[in-house]
Amino acid sequence: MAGVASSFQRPDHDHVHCVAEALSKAEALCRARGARLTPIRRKVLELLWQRHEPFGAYELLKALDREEARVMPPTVYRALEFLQAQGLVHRIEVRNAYVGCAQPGRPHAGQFLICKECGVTAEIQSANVDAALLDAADALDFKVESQTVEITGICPHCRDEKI
Amino acid sequence: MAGVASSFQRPDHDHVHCVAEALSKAEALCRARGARLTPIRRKVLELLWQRHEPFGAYELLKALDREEARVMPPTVYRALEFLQAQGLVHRIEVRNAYVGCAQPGRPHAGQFLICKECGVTAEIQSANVDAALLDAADALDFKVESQTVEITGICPHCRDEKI
DNA sequence: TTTTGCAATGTTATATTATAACAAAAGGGA
DNA sequence: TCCCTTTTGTTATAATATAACATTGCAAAA
Repeated sequence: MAGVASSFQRPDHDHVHCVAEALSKAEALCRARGARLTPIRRKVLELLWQRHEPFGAYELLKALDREEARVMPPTVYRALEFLQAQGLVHRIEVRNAYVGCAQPGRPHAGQFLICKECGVTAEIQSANVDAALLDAADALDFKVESQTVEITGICPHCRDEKI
Repeated sequence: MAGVASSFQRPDHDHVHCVAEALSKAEALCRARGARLTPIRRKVLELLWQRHEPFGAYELLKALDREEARVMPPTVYRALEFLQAQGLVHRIEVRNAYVGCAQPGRPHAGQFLICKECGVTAEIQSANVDAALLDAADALDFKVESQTVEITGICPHCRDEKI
């Protein structure tokens, strides 16, 4: 085992801190890159961080509507596109939904553990998984460009609850 | 490296044989299980096998229209649902599309190498990838139920062409 | 300071993917 | 044959995503 960088937070963790830290990291990164974290983009990122469960695009849309002027789909999709390009957000393919990136800064394809009970999604980065994938691809002479690794199951908290 | 069970076929491989074998395996499996491989289901499976690139549901719909009476979306989605339940077809999440399963018979979540140039998709089953994923999940006390592993990149044939 | 150009957002419309709900038909065993 | 269950047909609509073009606004060049 190597390189697990995020984990399932306890339900009572300091979530305000999560959000604040994610936003300040994002601001720093964008500033450093000359990328513009505009109000809409910032708001979308903030919403995504308000829970550890992926948000669908239209769910974000509704949430934005409640807070701001009426927002149309392209606005949300553009914000998501920007945030993904900056490595601040990942798309969860099996859910058609989006989560804040737990380790922004360096480009990476996330690996995700998704709880089918509560929806909470943990981003991991296992060097072993990476290595195994590269090996397998290599064996077929396949040149890897990006990976989608999404594991569905039961998170520790939901399992505890079921006992 | 262990357990790679499919690979990128040469463009000139005996494709008729691919299709015939997949269909006869499917028939045998369904017969053994008392599952009904009806004409529509069989046709969908056959279409999927007619190439090694995933088919979108509406693409299947068009293909069916050309051959049979007019077919509606639920018909295709039901056939796909059945075929997936029987382990004869996999869904490729990053494409919203479907491919025939290279190793039907035992239940498994496929691992896929998807060529971004030609779309050809190879199903693999790397024991190392499985083990690494289980390890990583275990470390977070996460109980795995299913996996989605989709690697995008360049297949050997497309890479050769580019030289 | 004004201009200009590009990046971001607004707006309308529509494409693409997927499912709900109910009706009809077809197959298979009592 | 009858009945029950599975499968398919049909209509409508939900959910996700993007195209295309107009407008705004920021920021650097002139």
